[in-house]
Amino acid sequence: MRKIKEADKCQSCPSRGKGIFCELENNDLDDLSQHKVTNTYKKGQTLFVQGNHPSGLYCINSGNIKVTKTGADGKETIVRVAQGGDVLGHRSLFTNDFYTATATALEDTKVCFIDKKYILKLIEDKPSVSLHVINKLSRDMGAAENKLTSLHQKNVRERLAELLLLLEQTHGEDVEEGRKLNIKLTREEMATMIGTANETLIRFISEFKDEGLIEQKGKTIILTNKEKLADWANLAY
Amino acid sequence: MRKIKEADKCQSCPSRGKGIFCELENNDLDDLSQHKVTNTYKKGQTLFVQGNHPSGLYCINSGNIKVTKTGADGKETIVRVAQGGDVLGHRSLFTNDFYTATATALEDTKVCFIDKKYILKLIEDKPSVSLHVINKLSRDMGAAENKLTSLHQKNVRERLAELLLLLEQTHGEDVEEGRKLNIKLTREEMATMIGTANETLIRFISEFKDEGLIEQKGKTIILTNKEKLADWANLAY
DNA sequence: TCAAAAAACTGATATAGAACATGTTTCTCA
DNA sequence: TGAGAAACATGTTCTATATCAGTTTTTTGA
Repeated sequence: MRKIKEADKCQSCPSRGKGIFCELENNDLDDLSQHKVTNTYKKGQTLFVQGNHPSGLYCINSGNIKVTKTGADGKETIVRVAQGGDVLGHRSLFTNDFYTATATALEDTKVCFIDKKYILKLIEDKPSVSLHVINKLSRDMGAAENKLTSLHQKNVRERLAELLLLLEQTHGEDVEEGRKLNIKLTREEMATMIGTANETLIRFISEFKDEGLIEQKGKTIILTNKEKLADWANLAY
Repeated sequence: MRKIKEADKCQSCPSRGKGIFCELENNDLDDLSQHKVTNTYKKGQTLFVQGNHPSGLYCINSGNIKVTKTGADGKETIVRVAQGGDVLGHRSLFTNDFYTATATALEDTKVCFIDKKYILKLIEDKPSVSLHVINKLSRDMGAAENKLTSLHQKNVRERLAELLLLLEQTHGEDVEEGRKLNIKLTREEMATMIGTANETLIRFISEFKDEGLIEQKGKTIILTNKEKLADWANLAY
């Protein structure tokens, strides 16, 4: 039996409660710990690249990771941002396709890699795991369809307001002035999340700033008026 | 034991091999047949509406169904088209949310409705079913992310070429002139599938017609030059 | 710690495609 | 089967936003 560092055991994972393995018992987690390797990625490093062949599942311990798709002309689109507790590479695993996207660390990140065979067996044996995978996929699918609809029906200003509110939900943090977005994204990256040019995005960020809806501390954004922002986002429900 | 018409039994379903229940044994299918009701929907009728509370799973026997999302301003977007063998309403079932989209029959359709409790039990008990659900969700998710990327990175002409090729894959049929798209969609509906105005869509359809890439027989479209269309679609891989 | 590179920002210009208007063809059902 | 309604088609105008070009600020690593 392989010796695992205490800190690398699933039981010690800071994101344990949020992940797809949250309902597993201690001995199952011990077994899982035996079948994974823990890696750290520095900001900018890629976990996997579009077109590669998948060989297992990535489970994020801590840190944010962007998932991007590159088009024929080399243009990048961020399709989602994964955080602690999220899994990556599951889709290609189950469809047996090559990776359809690239995963890149937005900051220093700790990620566990679980062998393909083992994870497939786990899903067959543990209904709780497969239900959590289904749940996770369902939510991601919902988010993707929402983005699709936004991209089609809303203008850039509305989409930016929506993005800020979404980031607040997943990465928001209370500070004096309001809610701080605790995620490191360049303006360029934010632009590719809502399908616009970075110059356009910057212009609307300035507008929101002028109108007192947000504040900037360096590059990080603080939402100072969520209600008004929600108005502008023109949310359906 | 309820008496089920032979034609309504799962074993007689024309889409049986394609669905998530394809690996179930005969006695399991008999049991499943007991827990479902078969309905027919006329063109234009809705199976469920955005905002409603889900109570079970829809499994399409035959016919095409559009899944639309309506924005705050009432604008419609078709997020996907489901056909025989596909399931609908699964997402909201597993996330316990209200329906986030509306399902409307594009033509006369036969659909089975399976009770929520029963389907959840089935997924826990039969790994093959849950694996197929995961697989289905993974594919849908991939398709959604592709659409997202297209909408961001491609112009209308490219997106239209891509749409025609996608419809050919799912609804194509050999005819003398080439590949006929065997699905009834108005130009308006096609436009909302690629996020454009119907006037714009019609213009590019005319262009493709003038350039000899497609032909029209009434409203149905026939692809006469798939290769050139694929060139124009500017596909990544 | 400072020079080079990257990112952020601002302004000017160009354009894809939305929106509007209007005519024509094709359904549909009374 | 024929009148009204949808859907289709095309020409014209207008605008949101991409693109280009340049300046300032921040970050990085030698």
